[in-house]
Amino acid sequence: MQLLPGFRDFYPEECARRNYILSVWRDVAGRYGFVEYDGPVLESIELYRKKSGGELVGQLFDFVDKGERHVAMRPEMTPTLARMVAARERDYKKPLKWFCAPSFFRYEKQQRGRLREFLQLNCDILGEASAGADAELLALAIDILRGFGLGPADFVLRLSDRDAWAEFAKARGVGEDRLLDFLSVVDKLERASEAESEKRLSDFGMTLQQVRAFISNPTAEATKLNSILEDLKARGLGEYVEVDLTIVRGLAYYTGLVFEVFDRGGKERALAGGGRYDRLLEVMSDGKVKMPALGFGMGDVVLANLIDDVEVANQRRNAWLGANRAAEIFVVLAKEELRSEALRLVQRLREKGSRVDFALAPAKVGKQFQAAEQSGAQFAVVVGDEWPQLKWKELATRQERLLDVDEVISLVPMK
RNA sequence: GUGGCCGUAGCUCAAUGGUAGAGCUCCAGAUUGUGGUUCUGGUUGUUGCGGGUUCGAGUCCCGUCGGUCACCCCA
Repeated sequence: MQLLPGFRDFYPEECARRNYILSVWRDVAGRYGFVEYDGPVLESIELYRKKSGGELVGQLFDFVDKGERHVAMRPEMTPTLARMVAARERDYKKPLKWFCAPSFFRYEKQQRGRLREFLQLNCDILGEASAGADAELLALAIDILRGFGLGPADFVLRLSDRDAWAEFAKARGVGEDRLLDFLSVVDKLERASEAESEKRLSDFGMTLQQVRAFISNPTAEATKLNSILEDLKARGLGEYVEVDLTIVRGLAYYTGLVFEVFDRGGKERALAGGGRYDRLLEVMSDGKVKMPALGFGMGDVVLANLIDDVEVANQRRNAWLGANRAAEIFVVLAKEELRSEALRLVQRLREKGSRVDFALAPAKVGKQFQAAEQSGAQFAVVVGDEWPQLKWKELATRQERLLDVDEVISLVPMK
């Protein structure tokens, strides 16, 4: 049996690496006062149709269930979050700072940094319209990446402002209904040929030169970005951000700030992206709930690639993996007649909270030490001729000493 | 969705159209109470799958599935 395309098995080594990423995500989000939530993996396809156009529906992992409901595996969290918050926003004090880190699905051909099932951290602030919320969210994104040992030489946040573009377009006679089409031309500016961009912009009565001039000198219409930048500078995080108005992002629901995070090397796809979606809750609740909101998503696949590429990040991950090995203590049973005594010792050590492993079936002492090595244990305890004393051995230094059972028990917990 | 390249042992890869192999891993032994080295031995394959050409196909052709890269798109 083959794995379905774009899906992954997580053998223990891979699972440990995944758990490392999850633990840093949760740790840093917690430090920022974000609380974890979750929603269903499966949603009605209408949820995704409601908030954006047909393009997105083409990438959905969707099917008709046995009750003939047209459903989709969640491709992102924002619509679910908007639905949840719109339904019970009165239960929570504003602003809400929520995060989650579940699996998402999209039906696309896989390649580097893109799978059909992936983990994504989602952090959102709801009910706060001020630029302080924008800065707080960006600071969180930065500190999460710093939490992996990545620095200003490794990644950068590129900030842009859709409001600035909306004003720019409005001033040149582009109606609100055509704003998204205009933005998609801006989005493709770097990839499309000059002639092609020029032609598309002429449909909006603009020239490439006008648009480029705005991109290189956006000051007048992007004052909000400036206050966000000031906030981040005060936190000492100024070197992680730069303004780049070519970022507009594809999703229809973004309103003000939008941003993407890239590796400085330019090797990977975007590490994270997000922005403001001040009108989405209103749309989701049919006008009942009006609440400003913003958030970002950060996938595990690209992040893991970048950690692989950066030495410091690699070391930090290895340190974590080392501290989370299978066992701390390996009990070596050198004399099979003492198995009952050894089991009792194993049990006592485990009850004190230590990670303990041992050979389940009779095995040569050499084999047991080999197994001890492989388990990652720092210490071995030999139960044998010395009984009722034990041989306590530090595996790295090969130093041994004789101890009573109670002395061994008193050595744990190890940390 | 479109195109290029690639699918051989658990992994990394060999094999002019002519008997499917090596290294690593794993298991066992050397070593009946001491581990990362070393040495010896052993297990593992419908060569992704299905057709075709040929006396003969891992090798050539077609299809298909999967991987990978680029484009497309991006939550």
